[in-house]
Amino acid sequence: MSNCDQCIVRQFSSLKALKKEELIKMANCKTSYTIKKGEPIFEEGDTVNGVYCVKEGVCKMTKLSDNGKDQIVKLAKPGELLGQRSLISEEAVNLSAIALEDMEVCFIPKSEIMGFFNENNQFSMNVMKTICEDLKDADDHMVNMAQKNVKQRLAETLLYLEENFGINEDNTLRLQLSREELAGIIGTATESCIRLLSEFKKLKLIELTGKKITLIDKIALKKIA
Amino acid sequence: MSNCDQCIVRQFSSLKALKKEELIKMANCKTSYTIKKGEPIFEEGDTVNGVYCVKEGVCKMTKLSDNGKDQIVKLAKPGELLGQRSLISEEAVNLSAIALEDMEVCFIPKSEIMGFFNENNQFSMNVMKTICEDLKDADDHMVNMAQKNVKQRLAETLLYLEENFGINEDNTLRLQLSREELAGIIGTATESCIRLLSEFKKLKLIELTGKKITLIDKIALKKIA
DNA sequence: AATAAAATATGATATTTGTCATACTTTAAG
DNA sequence: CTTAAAGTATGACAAATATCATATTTTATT
Repeated sequence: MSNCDQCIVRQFSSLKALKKEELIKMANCKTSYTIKKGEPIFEEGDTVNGVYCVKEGVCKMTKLSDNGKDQIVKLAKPGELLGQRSLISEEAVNLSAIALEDMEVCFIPKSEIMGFFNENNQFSMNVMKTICEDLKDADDHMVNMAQKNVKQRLAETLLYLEENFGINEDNTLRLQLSREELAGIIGTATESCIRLLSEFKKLKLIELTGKKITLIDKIALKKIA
Repeated sequence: MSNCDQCIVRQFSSLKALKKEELIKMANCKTSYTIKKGEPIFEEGDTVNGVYCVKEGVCKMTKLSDNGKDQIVKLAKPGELLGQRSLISEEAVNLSAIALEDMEVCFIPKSEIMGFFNENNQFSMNVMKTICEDLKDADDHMVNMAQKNVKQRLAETLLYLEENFGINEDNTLRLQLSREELAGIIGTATESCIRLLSEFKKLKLIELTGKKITLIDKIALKKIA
C-alpha cells in the first residue's frame, strides 16, 4: 500500500487540501489499478461509486453521439480526478474514460470522498473550483465547435496537444492519437481530418512521420486557429 | 423590501436550502432591478461581485466568438441564479447575460453568498449540483454541435424551446427569438437558419406567422433531431 | 516471413453550409 | 402618416465538409 503523500494527484487536484491524517485514511481505503492502452476505466452509463485519480497516463473522456461516432469531450492527464461530477449529481457517469496510454489510477470510494466533503471545507471548495473550470472550458469548447470551421479547430487542437501534453525528443507530439481520435476531438469525419493534415503538411505547417506529428510553423497555425 | 420567502427563485434554486433567518438576512441586503428587453444584466469580462436571481423574464447567456458572432450558450429563466461559476472561480464572468424579455432580477452580494457557503452545507451542495448539471448540459450541447448538422440542431432547438418555455394560447412558441438569435443558439449563419425554417414550413413541420413559430409535426421534428 | 487486419491516404462526387446580393416586410422614429 | 431602419426571405454562387470508393502503408497475428 503506497503512501499518497507524494502522489502527483495529491499535488495537482482538490486532494491537496487533505491533511496528514486524512491522507493516511485515504491511503488505507484506496484501490490501485493498471489500465492498458485502449481499455476503459469506466463507461457512459456506469454507476461509479467513487472517484478515480489519474496517477500515470492520459485518457480520453468520450460521449457516443446519436450518429454512432465518439466525440472526445476532454483529455485527462496525471493529477486529475475523474467522476467528480457524477458523484455530486448522484447520477451515472455521462462520459466514458478510455486509456490512450497505459495508465495507473487509484479508486477512492464515495464514502471516503463524502467524508472529506463534510469535514474539510477547503477540499469542497477545490472540487467546486475544478468543476467550474471544467464548465468554463466546456462553454469555450462549445463556442469553438459552433463558430469555427474544421481547419481552425484542427490547428487549435494541434497547438493544444503540444501545449498540454508536450513533445518527444524528436519534437513529435508526445500524445499519440489515431486520426480517428483526432477527428473525434475536432468533431469531423476521419477523412476530412486526414485531408487537412495533408494540407497542413503541404503548407509546411506540420510534418507527418507515420502517425507522428511535428508542429513546424506554430505562428501560422495560431493565425489559422 | 419584499420578502424572499415566497419568491420563485427560492423555490427552484440552491436558495431553497436557506433557513428562515438566512432568508431575512438576505432580503435585507438584496437589490432589485428591472431590466428591459435587450439590456444586459452583465457582460463578458465584467467583475460581478455577487449573484443575480432571475425573478421574471428570460435572458440569453452569450459568448462572443473570434469571428464576431454571438453564440448563445444557455437560456436562463425564472428561478435560476446567474454568476455562480464566476463567484466560485473568483474570475470575471465568461458570458454575457442579455434580457430577451423585460426582466426582474435581484442581486445578492458575494459576502452574503459566501456566508451561506460556510454555514449551510445543504446550500453548498445545491450550488455544486447546479453547476454539475450545467456541466453535463454543456457536454451534451458540445457533442450536438460537433456531431449534428444544422437541420438536426434546428429541429432539436425548436423542440427544446417549446419544452422549456412553453406556448401561447395560439400555440406559438412563447419565447420569441429573432432569427439571428435562433441562429446564435444552433451555431449557424442567420440566412441558413431562415432557409431551414422555410424548408420546415414547406414540409408542414412548423408554421410561421410573422416572427412567431408554431410547431405542427413534433413527431417528424423529433425524427430529424 | 507471410498474411490478414487495421490505419492512413487520396480521388471523385454529393451534400451541406456560408456569403453576398437583393427584395420584401415589419417595426420604430419623427 | 411617412420614412428610415431593422429584420425576414430568397436566389445565386462559392466554399467547406461528408461520403463512398479504392489504394497504400502500417501493425498485428500466425
